[in-house]
Amino acid sequence: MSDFSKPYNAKDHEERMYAKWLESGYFTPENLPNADKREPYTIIMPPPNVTGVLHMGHALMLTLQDIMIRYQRMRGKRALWLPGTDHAAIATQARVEKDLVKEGTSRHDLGREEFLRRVEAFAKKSHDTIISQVKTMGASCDWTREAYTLDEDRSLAVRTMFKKMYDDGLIYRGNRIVNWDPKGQTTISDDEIVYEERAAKLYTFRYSKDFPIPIATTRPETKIGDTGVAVHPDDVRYQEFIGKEYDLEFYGVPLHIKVVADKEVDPAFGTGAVGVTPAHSHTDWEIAERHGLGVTQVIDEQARMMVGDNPLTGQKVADARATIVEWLGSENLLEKEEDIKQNIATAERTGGVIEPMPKLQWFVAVNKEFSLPHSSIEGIASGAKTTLKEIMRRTVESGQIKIIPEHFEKTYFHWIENLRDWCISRQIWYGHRIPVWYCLPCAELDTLGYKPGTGETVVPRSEKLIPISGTETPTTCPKCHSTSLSQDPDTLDTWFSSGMWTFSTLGWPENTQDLKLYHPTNVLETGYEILFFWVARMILMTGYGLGEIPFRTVYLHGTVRDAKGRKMSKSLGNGIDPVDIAKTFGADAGRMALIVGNTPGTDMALSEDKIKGYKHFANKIWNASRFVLTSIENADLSHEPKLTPSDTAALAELRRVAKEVTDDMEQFRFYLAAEKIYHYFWHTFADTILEEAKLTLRGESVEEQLSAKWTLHTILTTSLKLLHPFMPFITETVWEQVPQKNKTILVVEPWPHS
RNA sequence: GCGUCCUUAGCUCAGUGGUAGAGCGUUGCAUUCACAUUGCAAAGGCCGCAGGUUCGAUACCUGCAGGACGCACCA
Repeated sequence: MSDFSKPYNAKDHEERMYAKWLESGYFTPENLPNADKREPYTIIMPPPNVTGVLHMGHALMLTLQDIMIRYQRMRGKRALWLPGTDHAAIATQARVEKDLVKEGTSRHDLGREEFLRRVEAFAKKSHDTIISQVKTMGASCDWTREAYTLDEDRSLAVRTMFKKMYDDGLIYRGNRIVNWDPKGQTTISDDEIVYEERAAKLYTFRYSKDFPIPIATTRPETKIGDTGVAVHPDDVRYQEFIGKEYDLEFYGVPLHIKVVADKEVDPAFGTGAVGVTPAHSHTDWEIAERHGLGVTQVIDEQARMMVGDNPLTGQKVADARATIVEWLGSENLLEKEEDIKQNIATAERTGGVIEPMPKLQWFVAVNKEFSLPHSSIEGIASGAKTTLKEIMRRTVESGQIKIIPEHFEKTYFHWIENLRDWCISRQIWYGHRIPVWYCLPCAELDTLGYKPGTGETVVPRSEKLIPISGTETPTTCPKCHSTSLSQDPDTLDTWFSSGMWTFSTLGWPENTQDLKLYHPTNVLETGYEILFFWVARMILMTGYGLGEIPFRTVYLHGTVRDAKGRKMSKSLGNGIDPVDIAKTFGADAGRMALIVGNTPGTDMALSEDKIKGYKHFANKIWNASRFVLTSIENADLSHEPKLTPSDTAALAELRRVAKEVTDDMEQFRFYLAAEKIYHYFWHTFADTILEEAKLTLRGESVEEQLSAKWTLHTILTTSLKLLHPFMPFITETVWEQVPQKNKTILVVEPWPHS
C-alpha cells in the first residue's frame, strides 16, 4: 500500500500499467487462458492515416473499441483487436509535397523513386508517433498482428483482388468522364468532392443568329465543346426542333449540334434548353451517351482551353469565359445575364476547382452482373447472378449487417441508389501501383483505340500476383513475346486497399487460420462521415472477394466538437490533443468524458471541464478504494459471513446494477453503462454504503463488522470489473492492491455475472 | 429537388404513453476521522409551436417554424 498516495496521479501509473499488460501477452488472443475454448470476437481497427498525429476523433474511436474488446475479453471471448495504419495515398502525398514546396523543390524534381523514399520516411515517422499515442490511450490491441495498408502482405492482397476483378470484368479501363483536379493533377472520386456555394452569372445566349433556341449557361467557354442541345420531351416550345441537326460556327469554331429530348432537362430552368457539353459535365456526358452525341474536349489538364489553332487555346477557363462573353455581346448573341448562386465542385484535399473531363481511367463496375461461387450472403445464392451494388444493398437490407444507429441505413440505401462506377485510378505516386503492364510493341492492339502508345493491357496470369518490389513483373508479352513492358504509372484510390481491410489483415488471399477463425468480424466501429467512403467499400470488397459480410454490426460514432459545438480544426486552434489530456487528467478521465452522454451517430461537445469531472471521479475511486482496503486489512474474507439485512440489500442492488450495465453493454449503450456505473460508485457506494460502513466498523459488533467488510470488498471488486473497460488504468492499479483468491490481472478477470 | 436527424434545466445531453432526469455550472451550509479533485442541501423546465389519436402526450401521427447534415442538381 506504500504507493497509495493521497491524491490519484494518473501519470504515476498509466505507463507502467500498459507495460504490464503488454508483458502479460493477453492482448494476443492465443495467450488468453483457455484460448481454444473461447469463442472469437473480432474488431479490426480503422487504420489512422499516417499524415500526422492523433486527434480527439481517434481517441473516441480507440476508446469505444477498447471498451468493446475489454468487455468481451472479460466475458470470456477470444478477443482480437487488430491494429494498423493507413497509407492514405493522396493525403500523405499532399502533405509531403507541401513540405517540398517549402524547400523550393517538387516531386517532379526528385523523381518517382526519390519522392517515394521521402514519403515513406515521413509515413514511418508519423506511424511511430501514432502507435505510441494509441498506447497512451490504453488500447488493448494485438500488436503482434499490426498491419499497414501498403505493406507487403496488403500489397499482395490488393494485387490479387485487382486481378480477380479484372478477370471477372468488374474492373475495366475506360475513357469516361472523371473528376479532374487541376490543382492536384489527379482524378478523384465523387466522394472526394466538396461543394462550395459561390456567386455566379447565368448567361442566356444563342450559338449564332440562325440558331432557333436560346440556351442558358454559367460556363460559356465550355460551349465550344457542345455537340447537342437538350430539351424536355414534353416541352411544347421546342417540339418542332427535336431531332434536327445544325451546323454552325461559334467563336470561329465549327459546331455540329443535334437537338435531343431528355427527361433530365428541367423545363423551368433558364430557357428550358441545355447546351450539351459531354466532355465537361457529368450529366451532359450521360445525355450524350443516351442520344449518341459526339464528345469534344475543349479544356485540358491545366484547366486551359484546347481548341486547336483558335486564339482561345492556352487561355485559362476564367479568361476564356470573359473572352466569350465579350464576343457574345459584340455579336448581339447575348440575351440575358443574371446573378445566381451556384454550388461549385472542389477537391476535398487541394481545394482545386474540379474540371470534369474524359480520361482513360480504371473503374469498378458496380452494376455489372457476375456470380459468386460461394455466397453466405442472405438473398444472394451461390452461383446466382448479382452485382456489387446488390451485395452492398442486400447485406444491410436483410439485417445480416446491422447499422447503429439504425436510421443511417436509410442514408446508406439512398447513397447506393445514386452510386456510379467507381474510378479507382489516381495520378499520384504514393499508393498501390496498378498491377497492369503494357506491351509497347503491341500498342496498336489497344482495344480502346485511345491514346496510342500505351498499348494493350496485360495482366499477369499467375494466381498470386506480384510482390511490390516489381522483380516478378511479367517478363514477356503473351501476344508478341516482346520483353518491352511498362507498368501503368497510376496508383489505386486509397479506399481500394482500405476496402479489403477486414480480411487483408487476416492473411487473405491465403486461407489462413486467422481468416477462418476471426472473419467475419463482429463490429466495425467508425465515424458516420466515412459510411460511404469506407463501410460501403468494405461490404463491396468482402462480398465480392469472400462471398461473405465483413462485419455483423456497424457502430457509427459522431464528430467530437469543442465546448461550443464547433468542429475542432487547426485554423480555429480549438483542438484538444488526446495525449495532452492523458498527461494532464489521465487517459481514464479522457475516456470517460468521451463516452458518457455520447450517443451513436450524434456529434458531441467536449470541454475540459467535463474531462476534469472524470479526473475527480478517478480520485474518488482511488480514495474510496484506499478506505476499503485499509478497512478490510487482516479480515478473513475466505468465506461469506453472515450478512446483515442492509448488507444483503446492498449486494442485491449491486447485482441489479451489474445486470443493467451488462444489458447496456450488450446493446451498445456505452453512454448509459458508463453513466450508471459512475453514478452507482459515487453516489450509492461511496456516499451511502461506505458512510454507513464507517459507523458499523467503529461499532461493537464483530459480526456486523465482518458483514460490512465482506460487503465493501465485494462491491469494490465488482465495481472495478464493471469500470475496467471504461477506465482500465486506475482499475488495474487498484486491483493490484486488492486481496483476492487466485488473482490475476483485471484484463482477464471474468465479468461479473448477473 | 430527394432524404435523414435535432429542438427537454444556464450549458452539454439522456429519457419514458401516466404531468420529467444526469453531468457540469450556480447559490447556501458543512471541514482534523478515504477524498476540498469532498459532503449535505437548494434554486432552476407550459419537454420548439399548432392540431390530431388517447382516459391521459414530452413521448405516437400530421402540419409548421428554427437548426444541423447527407445525396442529387445547379445546364
